[in-house]
Amino acid sequence: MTKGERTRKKLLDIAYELFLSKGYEETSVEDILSRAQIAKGTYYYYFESKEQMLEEVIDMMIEEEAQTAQKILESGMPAPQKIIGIIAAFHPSKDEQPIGDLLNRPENLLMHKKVMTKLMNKLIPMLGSIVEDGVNDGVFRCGLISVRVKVLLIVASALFDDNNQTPEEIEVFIDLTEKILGAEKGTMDFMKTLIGQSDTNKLREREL
Amino acid sequence: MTKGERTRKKLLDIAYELFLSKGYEETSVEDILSRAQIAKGTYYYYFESKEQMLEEVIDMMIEEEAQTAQKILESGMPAPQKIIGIIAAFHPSKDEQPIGDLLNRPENLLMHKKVMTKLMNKLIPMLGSIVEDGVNDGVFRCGLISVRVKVLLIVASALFDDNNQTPEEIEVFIDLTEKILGAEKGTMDFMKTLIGQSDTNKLREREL
DNA sequence: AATAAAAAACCGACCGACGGTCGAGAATGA
DNA sequence: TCATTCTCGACCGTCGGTCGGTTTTTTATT
Repeated sequence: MTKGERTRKKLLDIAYELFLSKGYEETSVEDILSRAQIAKGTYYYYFESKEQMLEEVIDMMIEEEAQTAQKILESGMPAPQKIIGIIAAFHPSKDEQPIGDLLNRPENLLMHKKVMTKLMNKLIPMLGSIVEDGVNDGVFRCGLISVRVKVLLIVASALFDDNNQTPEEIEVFIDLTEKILGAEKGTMDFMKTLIGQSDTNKLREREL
Repeated sequence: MTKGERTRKKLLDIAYELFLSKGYEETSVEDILSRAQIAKGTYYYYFESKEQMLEEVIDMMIEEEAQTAQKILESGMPAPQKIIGIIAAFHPSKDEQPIGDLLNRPENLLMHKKVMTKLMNKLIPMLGSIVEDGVNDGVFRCGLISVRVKVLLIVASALFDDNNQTPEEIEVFIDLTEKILGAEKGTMDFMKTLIGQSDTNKLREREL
């Protein structure tokens, strides 16, 4: 690892932490510089712009969720459980402090959107293959899978990423999931006991 | 109308036009000032901040859509047609130049979100009462109406507000709408012929 | 190993744009 | 006349980004 690579990494790590704790807009380039004890020119030697740096930081953020999803994908769970597991992973959380709150603060719109878009692009194919398996197994019955999966993720993110789900929302989401995938009524009922808990990590541990 | 009220209105009108044509972030306060031939101090005499002004401009933007929706609400159409009509109104368009494109430009995230939130808050109760009527008429069969309506709008906005719907997306949306509202299969098929046309105004005219 | 040249890494003063402030003056109406 | 309403524009702090130049490291050459 060359000197430059180390410096670059250091800047990314600092930005990662600051973006998570203060948000993207509220973190100035100066903030990053002063923590890194580095001059502005150096920063712009490594990054085109603050926004380009954000892209890289988001890739770091998403990696964790993508790995969780990948493990679920490779696990031996039934398709419905896999789907819910991945949807739970769709809400990025950092340690015990969920970044969901941060992401939903109005000043973090850009970051929020970029995270969601990138995460969706990673998760859609995974969910797609799970649903395909489910169709082959007879658990689901539907076509146009990628669109359906996209709809599921859209609704999940809109309903759940404020961490403030009402029981009604959960019930409708269960109903929606079953119907849009063509599953038997009740197939997804187990979701009730899993969603809406304060610590999503508990969910993951239990399922993996 | 006092002098002050006129000045204020003038500023709002100019901002309205600029926000629509250039977007919110790309419109500087200076831009508004120079068009209005007014000094900065005057601007801030009438508005707390640029963002507060945006709120008022968005209210102006939404009024048109809300009126369209209101007319649909009061029309004698069957519930399914009303619903689709309102969902079409959910995508704000200005004359022939749809602002959907503008709203979706990444730099207009804030404006986009504010428009969507405000519009949803107006449309959800309207759609809710329509669905209620539909339930009473036996066209729909479902509970938890407000959540379901919210889900519909979320999906509609995510799928359609880029004005780039694929036939697959439309088909899934129809399926979703029927199922989430508990309608007979085929109830919403007429949507196919209506959505995805370049000019949404045509749709409105035909339906009203 | 010594040296020269080239490449990589680093520096910080400076820039322009932006949203917003403020004290003072002009217009208006009682 | 006095007070309220309205208008003005110079000024401010912050921010992302630039640029010319210096230091450090690597590479090539003798």
